[in-house]
Amino acid sequence: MHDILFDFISKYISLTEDEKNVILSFNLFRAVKKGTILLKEGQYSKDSYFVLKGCIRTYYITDGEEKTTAFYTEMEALTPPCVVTQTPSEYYVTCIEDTILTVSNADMEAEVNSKFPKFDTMCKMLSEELLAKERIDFNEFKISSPEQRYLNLLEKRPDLIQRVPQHQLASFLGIKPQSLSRLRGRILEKKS
Amino acid sequence: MHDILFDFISKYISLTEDEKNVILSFNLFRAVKKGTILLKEGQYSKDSYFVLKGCIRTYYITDGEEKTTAFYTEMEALTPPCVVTQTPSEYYVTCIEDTILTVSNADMEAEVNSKFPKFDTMCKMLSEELLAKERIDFNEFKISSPEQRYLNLLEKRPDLIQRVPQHQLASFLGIKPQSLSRLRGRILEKKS
DNA sequence: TTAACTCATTCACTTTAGTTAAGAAATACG
DNA sequence: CGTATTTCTTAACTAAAGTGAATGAGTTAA
Repeated sequence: MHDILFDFISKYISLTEDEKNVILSFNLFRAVKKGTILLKEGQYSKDSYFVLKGCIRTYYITDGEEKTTAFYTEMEALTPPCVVTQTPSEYYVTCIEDTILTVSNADMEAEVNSKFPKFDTMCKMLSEELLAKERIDFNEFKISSPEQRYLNLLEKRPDLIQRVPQHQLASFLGIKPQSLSRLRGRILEKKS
Repeated sequence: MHDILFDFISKYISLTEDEKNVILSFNLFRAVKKGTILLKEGQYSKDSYFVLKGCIRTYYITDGEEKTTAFYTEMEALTPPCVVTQTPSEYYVTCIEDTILTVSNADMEAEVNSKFPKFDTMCKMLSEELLAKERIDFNEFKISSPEQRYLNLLEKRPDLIQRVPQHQLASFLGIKPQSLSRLRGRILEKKS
């Protein structure tokens, strides 16, 4: 399990055995059951997550209705905005599968960085990369119709369509579950 | 003009006069005429932009049609994804007003960082903050209708609605210019 | 095992966005 | 200055998404 984390880190910086041990000393790994809520609306939090196995999901509740906005799966990291802004969270984070993840926080990050400053450099590279990716995803979302978004997802993240319930997928695509059903029917008709 | 940049930087780290001079030695400031294209589709680039005054805009061209996805105004920074991924750019960057900005690149960043490593720390903080902001914006976009998006923009970025042409604003909101016109008419009717 | 829920699909209907076209207003340019 | 071009608005029509309700499948819990 540790290897997955260190393989990931090695994409950015190289670590000595000593440095790896510093990181392991924090006991970051957690096994979390499906359905567990990691963060609730209104809560303050300092925790960042990195998914080793499984899937976590972020959602808002407006007018009593869940609105799913994102999924994070293997090798993906989430630092909820409330951690950065130090304000109460506007959304929920939950596990939609039994999940293994690391939970870290700013204090731990500061301590690691004081021991080997290249850790900050890795964080910089990672968040620049994630920002670029997020902006591309946002742009593609804006310039696409719901149908194009679905087809795009089918191509780029076919796993998500398998492992995620339809109604969560729908709101992730910015539409209602009924519209997703209909849209899929439309696509099937076109093919035939 | 320099003060705007240093005021911005001071939100993250404090700089000595010597350090400021290192940054100034790079001659980063550019005055750019309205309509100038800073980056074209297909180009490789290493340049990041920070807007001191004016407004820059990113857009795709698909089926011969411009699709505007973002605006960056005073005190906002853009590192195009192609800079991070080192691939040809998928979109254009242009100035929609006479604009004053700084143009920096990874080489310059590395040199500054070798002289005072806290520069990396600032970049980390900045991109973490921008990532959190981008994700919130994306989430809000997903859970809102075009009309809600427009009303939201009216509240949060009223300046954009004034300074940006309607047809660019429309695609920024994920709809066609005709739909934006109609939608605005609808809102006016409701008020009366 | 049955009863209660949740989830996905379908349908009819309403609302809104896309499309095409036309004209008015604003802007750019010779 | 007037002409050309671009931009914005309006309108009629089409296509797609939202809404509310019904159904059936699958799951959970008593």
